[in-house]
Amino acid sequence: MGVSKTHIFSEKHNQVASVAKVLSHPARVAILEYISRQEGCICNDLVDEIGLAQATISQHLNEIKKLGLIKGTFEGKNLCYCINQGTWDTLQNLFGEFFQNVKFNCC
Amino acid sequence: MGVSKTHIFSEKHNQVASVAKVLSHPARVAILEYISRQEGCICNDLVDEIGLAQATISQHLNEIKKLGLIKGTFEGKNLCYCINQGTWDTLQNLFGEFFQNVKFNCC
DNA sequence: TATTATTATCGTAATATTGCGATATATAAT
DNA sequence: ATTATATATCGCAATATTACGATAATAATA
Repeated sequence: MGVSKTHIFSEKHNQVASVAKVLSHPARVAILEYISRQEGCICNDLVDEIGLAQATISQHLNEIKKLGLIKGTFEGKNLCYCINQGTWDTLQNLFGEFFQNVKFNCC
Repeated sequence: MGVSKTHIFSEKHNQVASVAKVLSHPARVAILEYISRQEGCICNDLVDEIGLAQATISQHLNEIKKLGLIKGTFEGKNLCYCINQGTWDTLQNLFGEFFQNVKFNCC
């Protein structure tokens, strides 16, 4: 066993879970915040800033990228990662909705 | 290897990650939504509604409970799980802040 | 083209999560 | 007290995640 049964859940629930999964590691939260604080950002900065190996940072970046929360563009020699505002807004809404829709009608 | 290095991250980043972790499985998202939709709620309903084994639902409930997002009170024979509004509001703010604070000053 | 610096991928070890059957515990009703 | 029902815990197997060193790929520059 041990296989997540994603197929038995609704699209919406899986979506919320996917976003949450990306945010469920402090390194990725820290990376997103750091990128958003900078004018431009290269991966090597992150290695220094976060304190994990370069390979590990790259893996985390990849998971964030798969969700579409960041995009990389080359600026001269360096790859510049930036927040993807469109996706960010969408996912912010998705979460906002989820939190908002809960009712407290019990106990 | 394989040990998450939570100690190298800030309190805030670890907090956001912990909340996200609980929401990172569709079953838990579905459970929270279902509980919030009901007047009162017993675990057996969840087993039918979600479609996972009773033991598995119980485990998921426990993880949500550890975060303080739900609380259980007995109503006669049944244990009634409800959203813990205080914690819910706090965590909603934590997330709202995180999403809000990101700036798009690049690319 | 060769060199250097940056980023991605591969392989692997350690640990964590998911899921379930079996079983224990708890509460209500008989 | 016994029984029935609801929920929690235990133990295990399958899978996923995390981390890192080594190495490959990419791009600017000499």
